[in-house]
Amino acid sequence: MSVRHALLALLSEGPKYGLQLRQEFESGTGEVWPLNVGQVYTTLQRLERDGYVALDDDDARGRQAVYQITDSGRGELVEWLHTPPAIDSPPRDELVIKVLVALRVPDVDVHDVIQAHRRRLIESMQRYTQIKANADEEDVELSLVVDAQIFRLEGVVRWLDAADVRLKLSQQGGRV
Amino acid sequence: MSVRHALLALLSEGPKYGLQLRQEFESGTGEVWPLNVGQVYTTLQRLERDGYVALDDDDARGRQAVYQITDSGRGELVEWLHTPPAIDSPPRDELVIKVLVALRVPDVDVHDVIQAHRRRLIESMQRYTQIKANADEEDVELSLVVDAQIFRLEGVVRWLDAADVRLKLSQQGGRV
DNA sequence: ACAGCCATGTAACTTGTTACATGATTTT
DNA sequence: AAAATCATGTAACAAGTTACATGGCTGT
Repeated sequence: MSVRHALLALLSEGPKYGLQLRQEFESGTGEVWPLNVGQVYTTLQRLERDGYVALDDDDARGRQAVYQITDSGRGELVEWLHTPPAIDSPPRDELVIKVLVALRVPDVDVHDVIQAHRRRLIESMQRYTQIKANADEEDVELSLVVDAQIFRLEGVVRWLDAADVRLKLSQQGGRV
Repeated sequence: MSVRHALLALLSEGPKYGLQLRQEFESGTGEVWPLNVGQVYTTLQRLERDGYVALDDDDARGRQAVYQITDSGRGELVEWLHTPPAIDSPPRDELVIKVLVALRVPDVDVHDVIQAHRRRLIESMQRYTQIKANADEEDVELSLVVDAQIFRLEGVVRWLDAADVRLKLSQQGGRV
């Protein structure tokens, strides 16, 4: 539901066409969240199907298919902005499931799995720190996106460490 | 890709049938990540299509359709366990996109959006803390899952706070 | 003329998701 | 016999994703 609404938001600024939407979406976030052009067009079709955008023949120039947001689309956008992302049933976290699975599969050492992932996470954090260092400081969007990744990964690392400790304790203490 | 592999992992312990898989998946994680039964069956079909599991007629009793993991499935499972979750292109974070969108949409106050989401996040964290308090301390799976949520939400709150500060600064400083 | 980019579009696929249908067994 | 539960399954959809096809325009 993110790409849909992001495109909707861009269209709320005025009529735009496909490649332009892709370019504007990626400006700022492109290094972190690239967007396949094809997806812009499929998403636009679906937004049109749902009545949130419409083709704008007046502003069309040449081969550009220009879309504009509808009133319904504006309503949807505002509602989405104020709706908190799925609190009730959070998305299943793949890494968490991996650790739980590793706990159950006998051939696998949970500690190894945790440490392997931890190393990857640290590397990943360093890469984002690099991106931040190389970036224009006034590019607010990019720094927000990069910060989000860093904070997120930090949380994951903390969880991994806590999980590792807890699992060591329960392995020692559980069998005594 | 999480449900698929979780079911595969459960089947790696021995032949099992649909409802049993659902029940075992939800034991521990059920309060946080409920799993619709229907999804178990669709996922099993897809796993069978891909050759990772097969119907086990020997162990079938009555109406139970018992599945067993194949060698190919075991291979897939081990590989998945050691593959770090998508480092190169992290999933688009809906909340981050919301804040970026709020920045661009003129009618909306970013600060309001941020604070509204912050409040929800804090509530959500308290709910998880409650679940943890009420839970059996020895239920390792549940406490891991709940901890993961808490650490994750903590990271999000920290990011929101950092974003709020940065946006205030750039609003003040940017126009001077 | 040809290479390369701009621009749109589509077909095919993935996982996740749920509402619903169906029938067997057990309980009351 | 009716109600509840166990158990399987299916149809239909969403969003995301990508590889590929097509054609127009531009510069050499």
